[in-house]
Amino acid sequence: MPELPEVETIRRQLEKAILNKKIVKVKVLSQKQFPQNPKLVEGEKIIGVERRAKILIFRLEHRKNLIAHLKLSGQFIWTPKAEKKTKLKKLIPTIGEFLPSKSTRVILTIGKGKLFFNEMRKFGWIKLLSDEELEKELARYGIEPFKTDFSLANFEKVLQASKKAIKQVLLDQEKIAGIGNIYANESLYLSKIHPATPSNKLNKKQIESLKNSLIKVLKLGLKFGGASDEYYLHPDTTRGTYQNHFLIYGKSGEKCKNCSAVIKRISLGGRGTYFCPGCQGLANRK
DNA sequence: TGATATGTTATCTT
DNA sequence: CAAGATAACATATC
Repeated sequence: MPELPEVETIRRQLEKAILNKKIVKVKVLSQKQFPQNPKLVEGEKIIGVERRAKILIFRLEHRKNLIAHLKLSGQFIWTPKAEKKTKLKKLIPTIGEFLPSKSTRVILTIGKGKLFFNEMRKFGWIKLLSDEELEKELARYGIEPFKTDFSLANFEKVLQASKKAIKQVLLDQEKIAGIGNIYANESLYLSKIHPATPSNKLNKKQIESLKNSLIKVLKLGLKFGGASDEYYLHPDTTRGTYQNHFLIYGKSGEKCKNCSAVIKRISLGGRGTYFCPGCQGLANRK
């Protein structure tokens, strides 16, 4: 699932590909994924490629912005040439051999190339917002992990304000932005905190440790170009490799590398949650 | 085939 | 009322 490191990896690659180029044409194949009139962005130059939380922001001229959420299975694939039907160099799992594929929802012709927005499950979207609307939209999101507002004091304040399970708080985008299931599970494991621990019951030491673990796993995710566990791909169709370095996510039934206990899977807030009963056991709950 | 998984949001419940 | 719990969304996989 595209979380902060995955979206940031896409952002970095797309910036190289499309910055300062003009959107020539927009073809909408599924209106749910692009509800507005595509003509409104044709002819606009892309003057910035940014990210906030798990959202990609394409800044356009004339105070307009395209923003995109990849949700569960979104992909942005860039092909430098704008052909009617692009044959890929090799068969790519989740796409096939050609673009557009059956999950392509929007095609943006940008400069001489094409940007394909694929989203198998049709949850993701691209929408056009004015600068004012964008500002309002982004204000809903919580602390950005790599920005200065992710201080120990701010993090502590957020965690102490909720009785919910710490893992659910980490996933709450209005509290902390960009954390998804993978990075929530991995960071709690590193800090030896049980995912069901009430957020406001964490002590100062645990909060500090969790903050450091979050930064650590997000950086690790970035280093490996994100986790291509399922649908996530880079714009050039290569895969991220962070999934090969998971310590806890998806490892139920396997032995913990630290204490050899068997890793368990539970459901928290309807989300798959993995933890080590040894390292993150109830004995560690304060 | 029907249960399950997934991130977010809308809606229901306490 | 607000916080928390749950259903809904679309689709593929098992």
